[in-house]
Amino acid sequence: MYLELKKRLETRLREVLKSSYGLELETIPVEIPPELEFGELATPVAFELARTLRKAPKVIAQEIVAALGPLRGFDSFELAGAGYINARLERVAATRAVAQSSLSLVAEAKPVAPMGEDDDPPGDERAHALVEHTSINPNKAAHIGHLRNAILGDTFVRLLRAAGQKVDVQNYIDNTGVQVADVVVGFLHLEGKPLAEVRALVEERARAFKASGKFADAMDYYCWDLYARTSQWYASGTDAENEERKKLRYDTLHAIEHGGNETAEVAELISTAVLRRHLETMLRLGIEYDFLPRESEILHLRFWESAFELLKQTGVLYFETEGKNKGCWVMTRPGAETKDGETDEDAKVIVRSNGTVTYVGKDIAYHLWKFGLLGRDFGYKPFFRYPGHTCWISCMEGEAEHPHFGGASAIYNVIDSRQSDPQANVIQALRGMGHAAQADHYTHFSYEMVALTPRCAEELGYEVAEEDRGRPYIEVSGRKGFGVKADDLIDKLIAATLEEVNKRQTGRDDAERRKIAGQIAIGALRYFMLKVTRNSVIAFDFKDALSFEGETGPYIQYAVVRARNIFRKAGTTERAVLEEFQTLASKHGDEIEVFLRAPDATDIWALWLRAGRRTLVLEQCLATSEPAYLAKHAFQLAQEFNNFYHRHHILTEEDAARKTLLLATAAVTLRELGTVLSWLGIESPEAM
RNA sequence: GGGCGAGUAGCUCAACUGGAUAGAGCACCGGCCUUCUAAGCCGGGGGUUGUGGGUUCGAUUCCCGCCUCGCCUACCA
Repeated sequence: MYLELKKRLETRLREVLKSSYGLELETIPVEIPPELEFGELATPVAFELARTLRKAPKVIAQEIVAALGPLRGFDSFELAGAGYINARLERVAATRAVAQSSLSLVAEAKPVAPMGEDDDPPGDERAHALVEHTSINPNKAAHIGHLRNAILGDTFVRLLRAAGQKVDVQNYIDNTGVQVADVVVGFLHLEGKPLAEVRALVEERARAFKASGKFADAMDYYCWDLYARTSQWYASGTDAENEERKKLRYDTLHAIEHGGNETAEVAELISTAVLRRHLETMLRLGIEYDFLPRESEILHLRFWESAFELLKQTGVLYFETEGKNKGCWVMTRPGAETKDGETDEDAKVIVRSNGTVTYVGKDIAYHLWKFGLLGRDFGYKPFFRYPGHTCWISCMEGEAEHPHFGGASAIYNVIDSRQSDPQANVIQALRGMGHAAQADHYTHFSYEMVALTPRCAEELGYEVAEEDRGRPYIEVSGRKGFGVKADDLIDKLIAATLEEVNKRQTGRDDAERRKIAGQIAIGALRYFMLKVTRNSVIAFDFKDALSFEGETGPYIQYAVVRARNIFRKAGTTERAVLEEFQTLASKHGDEIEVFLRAPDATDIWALWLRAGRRTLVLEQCLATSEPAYLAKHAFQLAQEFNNFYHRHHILTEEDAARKTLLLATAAVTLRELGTVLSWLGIESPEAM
């Protein structure tokens, strides 16, 4: 509702400025005033024009108000303050629009249409977006930092799909990196396990985990500890020993990269087992993927070779003959000033003097593939089965029949802010190669890390250095085994919510209670990660994460449950109520208008207005790649509903028309909240 | 040294990208369960938006200087 009216007012203002002053502004500022007494929409445009028109803002505003004329959906316009133009809406028309919009929502949040089944209608011309998130090194259990990444990414995917976009979800797997190598070193050299024993261990761990259901028994937890041990081992010997261990580390890495040997097979076994665990962990949060491109295929299918040719042809890469980078193929960094004849010492090395390619180089190749500009493709095979669809993984020679990935028109890389430099390099390369459109649609969806408060670190039994004790947060480190594992946190949340549910839902059986507790726990976790804007560091603390009061997921879920209870007790449905309301509003609009304008009904009017903001907020989230706005919106809607709930007792309302209005208010709230929560990946429990 | 981000209530964060009286939650104090679930509601205290200037009708937001903090900045991957 709000989005349409805002656009309509913008259009009209544009017309007025054109005809009255012959002016065309790039953007017309239209905003929602801070107080309802200022109306429902407002523009400070007169202030902006004061200088060019050499008139007082008040005079301009007055002229614009006079020129606006009647506008559908609007009741009146008025001059306010020093030159604001405030717009007041036709209230019945607005509520009818909101009710209609809510009616068109499916009662139960529909499952988000998955990609990857290749069931898209032919000739689907929608924007094709590719979101990459999670991308955990497959050498250890996922931790809270990875949760933030996956939750942000998954939520953004839901928002894009809600806006009608076609989206592929990718989870990039660096299965040949130094982190995997470290665990391989741990198995082969610290534990002295050859390939066969590692294979046996992987199978045994899978069995043990399946039997006990305890994550501590699973392979990723085992690797977590081994990774930390190995990292420590590299630095714990004599200088000569450490030198040797470092060599072992890189020899192992190179063997894995090369492939076709036992070391590489160990890496494959471990990384695949850990990856499977990551997918299971993320599925607990309702997070699914369509495709898992792996580093090993990017290497062996020689993506780089094609990219190298293209980079040389376009002159993005040049061969350095002087200075410290002599003998390397390098690229000018974004924003760097290059002077003719001078050696750019600050250039980014893409190909080393020994001929090997750096990480950024491989990343450029991969991103050319993402946009369909590389001229090579992966092999594909099914890897993981979700209830609704299949997740595919890259391989050398895959199935003949497979969905098509890559070739996107817009990409979003959910990667923490520390990687902004390499990301900028890739964008720079694309631009330099002449792919300006692609560079413009390349979004580094960056976010800050999740750290631990010093208190939390101590709770977990880690030693906190004196210098760290005064800091607001301490960075987690997989290398040190320092952090909160994702499954542990989820378990802890479920235990806490289950305790509450057991106290409250005495009439329900165990399975029902567990289901509800799980939904609340996940709601709490996802909201916890989403309520903060992307570029603020989350200082993690169990006290905050396990809080279910105030601005939390459960608070919002509770409002939904309360609203739903009203309909259950009343023996009706939102649909029936909303349809009844539409009929009433069309026949007795005047009566409703009187209700809505009553001084004691401002909270009701405000609630309808809030409910009508869904598409506006969605657009804002997409424009800024910031899901936090929607989280905030959900909370505010829930808050206003709780307020309304306490002020108006619906079921005992005696005036029939007024009761319909109150019920309809609850109905739109329920539908809007349910929908917005589903976009945030948060379920609405049956009871709480 | 250079680049990016941050500094707002005791704590954790917002502020519709330059708008009207800077808002929430937590914590604290005081009220509200015989009415649709108290994971809730109402009320209260709490602010020189790090700092000094500038731009203008108007600055938490933009520009410059300074002070703190974090992260990037290797021919490692």
